[in-house]
Amino acid sequence: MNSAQLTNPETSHTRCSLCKIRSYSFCRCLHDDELKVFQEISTEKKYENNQNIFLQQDESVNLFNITEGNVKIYQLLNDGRIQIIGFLYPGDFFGSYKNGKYNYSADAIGNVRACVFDQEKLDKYIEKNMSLAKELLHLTSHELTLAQDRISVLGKFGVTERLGKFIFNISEQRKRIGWKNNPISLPMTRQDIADYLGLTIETVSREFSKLKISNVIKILNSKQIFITDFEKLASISS
Amino acid sequence: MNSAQLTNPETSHTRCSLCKIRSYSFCRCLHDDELKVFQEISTEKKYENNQNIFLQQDESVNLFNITEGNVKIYQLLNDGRIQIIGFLYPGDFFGSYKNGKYNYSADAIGNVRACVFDQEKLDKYIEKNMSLAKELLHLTSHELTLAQDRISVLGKFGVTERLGKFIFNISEQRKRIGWKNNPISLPMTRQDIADYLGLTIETVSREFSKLKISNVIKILNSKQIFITDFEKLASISS
DNA sequence: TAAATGATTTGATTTAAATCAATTGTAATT
DNA sequence: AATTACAATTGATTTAAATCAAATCATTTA
Repeated sequence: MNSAQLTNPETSHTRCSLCKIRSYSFCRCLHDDELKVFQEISTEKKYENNQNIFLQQDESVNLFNITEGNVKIYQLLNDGRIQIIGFLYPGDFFGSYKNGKYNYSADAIGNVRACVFDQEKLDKYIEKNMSLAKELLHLTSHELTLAQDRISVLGKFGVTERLGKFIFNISEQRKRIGWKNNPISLPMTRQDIADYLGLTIETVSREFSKLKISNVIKILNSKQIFITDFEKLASISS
Repeated sequence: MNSAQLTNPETSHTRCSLCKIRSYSFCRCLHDDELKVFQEISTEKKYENNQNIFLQQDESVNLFNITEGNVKIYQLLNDGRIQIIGFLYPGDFFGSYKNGKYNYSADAIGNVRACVFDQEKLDKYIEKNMSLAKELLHLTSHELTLAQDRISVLGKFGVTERLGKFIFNISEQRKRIGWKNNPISLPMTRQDIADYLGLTIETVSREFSKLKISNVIKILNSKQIFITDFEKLASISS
């Protein structure tokens, strides 16, 4: 379950120019004439459901950009507790931009495709391309604000607010990448949601039921929910 | 309490070259011959205890680098709850590297001096200095890993682990900037510590007492603690 | 020095969420 | 279709931390 496949090299010379999520990715700052050189420094890899992409203790040699599917990044505490740091979607960039180890592990949720960059090669490319360097700075800076917002959620929010904000945020994220934002699919399991929100699976399940009973959402099936009352959802989410 | 004073302009032409914390700051990547131009794009300001530096809802026009003292950055939820995102120390950089609003408010803890940059000017300077751009990218990337670690603390740690790790981290931070790491001063109040760790002041106080009783620390006074057993402290901190 | 104010600690009680336990639902396999 | 395995829900009980309450300690002011 651990060897990723390379996609057909024949098609790869136009990979970047045909890429559907480029306008949501860090590489959107590149001009069309820069793409040919740029796409040489990455290869697209495929991962299947639950396949590990890297472990926290691995040497951080690669950086990734999701072109298809979902990824969870998580930290494993020494006694087996898991904290999911984030769920990542098409257009999201991950890995660590430093030497040494990664700061988290990453697994595919469902089928995933990602552009894989060698850190050193990307670093050399950036050296010659200030707009890409700036784009990465802004991107990382933005991710930092998201992480800081999550600190407030985990430090101060109650369970109802946590799940409310989680659903609300996913809906917003779907809009942002141009997908329909209602109903929304939840590709991750209830356990994943619990490990993301710092809760237990039972508590998450009970909160879903409460949202259903109070007519904020409809649960079409466990991975597909319809938001009936956006306003109420927003107010619940603090 | 809201107007910061400028320091004497006569002395400012050598400010950067005399700066004692430059080797711990993002500006360490600049060569001596670049400093003269660089220091033109910032001014040093002073703040006193509890003085606000900026509010979350302010337009984010400035970026800051602490040269002396401590700063807390925090988010205020609509119902008055506070989450302290971080305590910052000499050499630390803050503000938000984007247009729009800040992502948090910032207050001085005790007397503070900070270099204040205009975002646009700094941005223009970076444009011509790739090493500074890269330094900022690495810095922001590192801050992101710290924020991610804090997500795990707030999502999965119990109270004993939280306070243990807090004390341990401060001790490490003091070593890093070349100060004595034992005993350590805690410039913030118990309430601040509680708001940082996602706990109440009573719980924090009780945990301090427990650490004292189990001979891990000695409380010299409420803001000065001596670590008696580093090994135990490290093991408590997970 | 005494009074007053604010910060911190300690104790008693409550509560939100975890844990323990069982059931129901759903998808895969034979 | 029956069996198995896994995911999700619901209920009963426990518990860790919050809340409520009071006492102690430290610092400033009169």
